[in-house]
Amino acid sequence: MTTRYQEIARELRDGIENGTYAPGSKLPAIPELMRTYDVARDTVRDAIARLTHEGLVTPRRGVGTTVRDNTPVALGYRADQPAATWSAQAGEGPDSDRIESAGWETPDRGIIERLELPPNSQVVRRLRHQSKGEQVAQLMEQWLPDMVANIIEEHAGTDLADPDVVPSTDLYSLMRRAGESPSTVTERLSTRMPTPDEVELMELPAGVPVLVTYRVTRNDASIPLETATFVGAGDRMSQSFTVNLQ
Amino acid sequence: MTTRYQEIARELRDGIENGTYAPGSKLPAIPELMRTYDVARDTVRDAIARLTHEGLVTPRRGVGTTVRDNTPVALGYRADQPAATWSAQAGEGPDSDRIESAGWETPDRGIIERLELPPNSQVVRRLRHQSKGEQVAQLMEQWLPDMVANIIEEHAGTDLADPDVVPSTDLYSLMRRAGESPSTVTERLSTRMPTPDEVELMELPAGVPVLVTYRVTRNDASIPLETATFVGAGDRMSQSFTVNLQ
DNA sequence: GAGTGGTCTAGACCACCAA
DNA sequence: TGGTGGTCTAGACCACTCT
Repeated sequence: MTTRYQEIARELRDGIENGTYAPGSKLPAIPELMRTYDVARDTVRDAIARLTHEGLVTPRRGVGTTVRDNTPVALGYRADQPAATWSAQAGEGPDSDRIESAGWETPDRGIIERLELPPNSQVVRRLRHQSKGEQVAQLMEQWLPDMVANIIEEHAGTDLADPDVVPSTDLYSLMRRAGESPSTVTERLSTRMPTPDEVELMELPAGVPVLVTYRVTRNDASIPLETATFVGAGDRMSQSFTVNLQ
Repeated sequence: MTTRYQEIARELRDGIENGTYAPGSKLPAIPELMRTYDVARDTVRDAIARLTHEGLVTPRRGVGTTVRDNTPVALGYRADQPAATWSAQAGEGPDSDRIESAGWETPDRGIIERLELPPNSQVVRRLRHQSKGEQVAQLMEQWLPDMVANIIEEHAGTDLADPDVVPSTDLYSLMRRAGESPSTVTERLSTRMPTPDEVELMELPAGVPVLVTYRVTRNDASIPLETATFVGAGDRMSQSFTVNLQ
């Protein structure tokens, strides 16, 4: 059952996402939305409250409801000494890791930039759901340049674009066997409120944010071999890093 | 101006925090709260909506409003190879780092555990506000065992318990000069909705979660030298880690 | 002053759950 | 079946911002 205010929220959200309401611009005023949708004031306010808690808009008295710009400013962690070690945590992984889909795609600009590929390149995209217990705790979306996917198929015989193929070993080992050894991994962690899709997939209660991780794996020549986006449920996820100082 | 529903939300929140409403138990039903506070139904619902978006309670039709248990399950990152490098990001630090307070304290159990100290130990606690531009982007709370603070004062002449003392160099250099070299740093990152205090301090818009980092620094013998908690505004923060694989 | 969103009311009907 | 929260109305008054 989809209710009136949810419908209004959805239409406004679509308008924000497709650019009808650009960041910095304003939504129509409450009285206007009341006329447009022929509903009472509180119904409109419920819709706007929903968008507000999703982090999309900021209503201000006497001004209007402004569409937010959600580009976070980086504020990196400062290490005193760079040389360090990163250790895997034992017994903390997901207890189920399901490949939801896999195949060839022409990715959007963001992925092209992360992989430093020319426009319209083909890549392998893999979508995974990692669960802890009954619930999905983390969504993983992964992209590999065609060159990398192809040499892995040639040298290791694993077709990563086939969702039914379960790799015999982890991706980094496959890369090494194919002669493209991963050398550095960069991860950037941030947080935000979940999208309605993520709420549904991970069964997120209201008011639970997600932990978002962007990863880029590179070889010796600093050429990207893989990139991935992790979206983890904030109420059942944390990530840890251990660093050895010299 | 504090409104009626904010007042009700505050009283209920206090009840949750002081244990009157334990995790798993239920808040009084809406009709009862209407009688208790002599307000209309929607006023009570506004109060509950607020707690909901703060991640404290989960209302369910036909059941009641349940107090949530907010202990996240760990799901650590799995590295394929442990040995790695962690590089500082250039030009990404805060442009202002103010020591808000500093002094000796008897910390709560959580800090005692993180520092592996006997109960009732004295520690130096330092509170910092790190800003990016006009706004506070991250709160940092730091604790040092008395042993560590004392030897730093002896060997480096820096009294870390004095809020007006600006250290001549970074903490890890001071530790090395005092003969207690930091050897490993472990960080655990998670996310949640901000508390009302954090909303005020960092001027957080509604619907913005915070990125929480727990850090423990240890020496060669794996004895904790320092621990810190970072709370970063989710709309203006991210943290990055770079790892060199062997 | 005109327009914006914020709070609150009194009442209604609905969807869901447990006994 | 009775109690729970979820949605919605029509109207009122208030606080705030802009011009």
